[in-house]
Amino acid sequence: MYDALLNRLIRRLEVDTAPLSEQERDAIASLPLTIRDVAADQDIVREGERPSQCCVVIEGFQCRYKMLRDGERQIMSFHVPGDIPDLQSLFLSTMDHSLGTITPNRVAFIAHEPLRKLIRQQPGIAERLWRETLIDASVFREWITNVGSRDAYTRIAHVICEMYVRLHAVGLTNGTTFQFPITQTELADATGLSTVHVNRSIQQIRADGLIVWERGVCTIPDLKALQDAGMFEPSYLHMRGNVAA
Amino acid sequence: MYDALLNRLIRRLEVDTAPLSEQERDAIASLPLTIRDVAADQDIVREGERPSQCCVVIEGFQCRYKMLRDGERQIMSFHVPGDIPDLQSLFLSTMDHSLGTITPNRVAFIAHEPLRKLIRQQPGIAERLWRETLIDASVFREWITNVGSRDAYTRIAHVICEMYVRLHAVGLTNGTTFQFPITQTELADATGLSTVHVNRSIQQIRADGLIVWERGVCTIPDLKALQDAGMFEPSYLHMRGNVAA
DNA sequence: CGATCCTTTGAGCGAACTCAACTCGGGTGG
DNA sequence: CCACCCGAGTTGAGTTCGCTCAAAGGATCG
Repeated sequence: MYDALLNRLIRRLEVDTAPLSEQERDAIASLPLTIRDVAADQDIVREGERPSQCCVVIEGFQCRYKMLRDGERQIMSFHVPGDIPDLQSLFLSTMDHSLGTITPNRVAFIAHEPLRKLIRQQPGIAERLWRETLIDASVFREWITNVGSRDAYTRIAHVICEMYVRLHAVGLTNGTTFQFPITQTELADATGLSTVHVNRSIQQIRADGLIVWERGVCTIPDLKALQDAGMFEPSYLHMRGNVAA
Repeated sequence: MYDALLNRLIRRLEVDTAPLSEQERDAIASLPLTIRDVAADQDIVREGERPSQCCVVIEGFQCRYKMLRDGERQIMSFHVPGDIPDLQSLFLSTMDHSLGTITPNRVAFIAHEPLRKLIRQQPGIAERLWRETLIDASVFREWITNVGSRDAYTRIAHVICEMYVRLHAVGLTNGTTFQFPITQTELADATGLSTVHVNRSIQQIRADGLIVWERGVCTIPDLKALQDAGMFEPSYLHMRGNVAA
């Protein structure tokens, strides 16, 4: 199995818990994978489908979303390398939302069959994967709070903080600078705001010196200040010991 | 083990999957339980705590919520009999939110220790419990959509539809009438609206003949109409075959 | 039969929305 | 290689949905 991916997966599954045993690592390493490149703005899996595989992000950004009757799109999460965004399909056979790429992606597919076998044989891995889905759920809860209780400015600052911390955790930051190839329209769909209002709010955040964000690259001059502005507390990410200072 | 509770739990774990084996049922039945009555408006477990047990709702309503710095409360889900609202604490040691009662409750506590042992011995049960937490996550996603993309009227109608369907699934409806002991303030905290606006929206929904809701009892004269008004599609509840018509 | 919580109503205000147009940068095809 | 085109970002102006503040009715419960 693809080495960098394997290491990233193992590192991820060990966050805030005991290290995996040799046997467990081997079991993961021997999972059959299909690596594939996917262009930007493509669906990996769509609402209503019954996928027979899970997807691990190797490179690129993805998002989960639902399309509403009125044509509106609600993005419910962004996904970055190391994430397994449709792990829930292992036990919820029909997708209740879609998963799509934002940028060009490299992804690894793992078929449900061998994965089910793996978790039966290695309950320790099952529990860590379960834990991953529980962290997903925790992030969803935080997003409910975000769209339900915070104003536009705070809401956007919060999402940026989250993305920074998650990217940092997988080594995709350089100081407080990181690739952030999300359009303002996507950010609007994620925060439940109009693009116009997102634009004006971002300008305000920029004017306050909290971010520099141009052409898909974002820098946070003062992380503490941005976290305050976004009412951001990383505990909901359950990355203890692995959170950016 | 408390018979009614046991049957409810078993029925719940069998929704949309194969029946449990005799052995699995016995394993569940032999779990040590502590039954307790809890008054209304009490916390079962608080953000920041590290619980050593899970809670099964036997009677009453609960909600998960977060308190924000500014004193605002965001409710992220309601819970009804049969739910295990803090199951995630089995693998996420620190609570990222609080769980409290809305009405007086009867609850059963199951200590983490025997539960962990059970799921190691009975992977089939582990997977069904995992599935429960995945459905939770699905509901959270729907709530992100609800607060992010729908106007007040639709949002409230949607929550009422969800509660109806979930209560129906556990046999707590009588036709389309059900106990719905949520205050408008709680509904406001759940939908990210002000109580005043919730009140006016409810009056509108009432005036449109979609609900009759007085003194904690709600009737839905025309379920289809309310579902349309709330843009409600029950698929996200993953109750196939068990959904109210 | 108060006390208290919940619901309801009125009035003014403001955050976020819609619609519309303009700019800018990068890609592409003639 | 340049002109065009298209998507993303930006700006302006007017509108609206939902908010705040305040106070008055109901219901429920010691």
